[in-house]
Amino acid sequence: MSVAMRAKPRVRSALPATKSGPDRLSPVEIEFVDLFVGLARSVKAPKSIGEIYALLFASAEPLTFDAIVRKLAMSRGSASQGLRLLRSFGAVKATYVAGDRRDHFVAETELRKLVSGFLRERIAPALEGGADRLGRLSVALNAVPSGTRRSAEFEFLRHRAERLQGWQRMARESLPALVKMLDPT
Amino acid sequence: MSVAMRAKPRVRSALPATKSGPDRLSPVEIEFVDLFVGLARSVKAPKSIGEIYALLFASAEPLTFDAIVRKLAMSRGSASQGLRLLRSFGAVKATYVAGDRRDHFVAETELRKLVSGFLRERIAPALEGGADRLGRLSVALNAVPSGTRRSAEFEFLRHRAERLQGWQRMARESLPALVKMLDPT
DNA sequence: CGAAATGTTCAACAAAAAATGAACAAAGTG
DNA sequence: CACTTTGTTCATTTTTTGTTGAACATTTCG
Repeated sequence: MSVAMRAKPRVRSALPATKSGPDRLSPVEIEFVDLFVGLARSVKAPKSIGEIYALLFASAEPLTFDAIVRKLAMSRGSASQGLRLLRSFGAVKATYVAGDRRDHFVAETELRKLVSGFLRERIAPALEGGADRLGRLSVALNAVPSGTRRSAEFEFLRHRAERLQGWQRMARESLPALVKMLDPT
Repeated sequence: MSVAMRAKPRVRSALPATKSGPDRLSPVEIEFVDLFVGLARSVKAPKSIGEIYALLFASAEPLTFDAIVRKLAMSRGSASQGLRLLRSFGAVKATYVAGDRRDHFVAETELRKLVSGFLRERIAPALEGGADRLGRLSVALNAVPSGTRRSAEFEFLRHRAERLQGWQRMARESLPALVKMLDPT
């Protein structure tokens, strides 16, 4: 409520937005950013995503959109898109702060949630797409002229298609198991 | 040995290299390629990798470098680099074929091996790099002026750094477990 | 309502990644 | 050896992806 109380001041635009922390990253923050940018790279995600997440990860209080843009010296566009992606993964949540209209962002730090978001948004769709394509593959296989049906070649291809189905089954079974394994022990 | 026998023919360069299969992909092969290219995309790997692997996956016999280049209508450069990457992952092996000097490539189709190759080549290095950065993070944290050491902010950051170490431990433990889970049941 | 604050979208630009192909090495072959 | 086959390297081009910033909503406030 103290926040609600000081929400009135009409001076903010002139300067005090800058009040909630220096524009410059501290040495420790720099290390966090460096670490997460590397991590982002390794997953082939845009660097900006790593920067934003790192900043939030290293911040005790929720940060506003503007604070992120300023501290990371990043364009509004990137910040907006980056935050959207992070939210879609469940890696960042928007929190409500009384008396402040602006969004305030916080990092989700539970590994299990992060991984499960990643699986849900990136891997699951790929598996689904894979299922579709496997379907089409079957169709193509059945379209093979029936004269050729008994050839070794045909048998081989059928075999390989089955192997793919095995892969899919494995993925559908073991990925959720992996997530469970990550439970806060 | 039949291969060794017909290895002599001196006509090959003029045309018959094309002899070992049509340059055009069959409808079924096209489906395989389509499927694996999609898969490659989902892992953010170059499309050429998906094409090559698909072709080998769908081929009963080992294929030569040249056959790959021709059937996929791909540059030699791409094929060379793609094959190198695939081999580094253990996704493709070179087999010896008697009487033929050329390399012959085969796809590894055991999911467990593919995943473990992926972890070894892509994830493990990232984890190592992460460990390094975590080290530097600790250093930066210890470099904080001792006056500030007792602040809530400092405690928070220390906490977050520990959280990261927890992530690492989790990764080191559960990824190998995942691979085991993929064992040919 | 009009002005200010807060975000989002999207066309244009920049940077990064992948594909190409010609030059180069290596290893047979006659 | 000279010559061919086989494959790799790498500078260049092409394609893809990410970033920027200005225009455009939307909401709040006086």
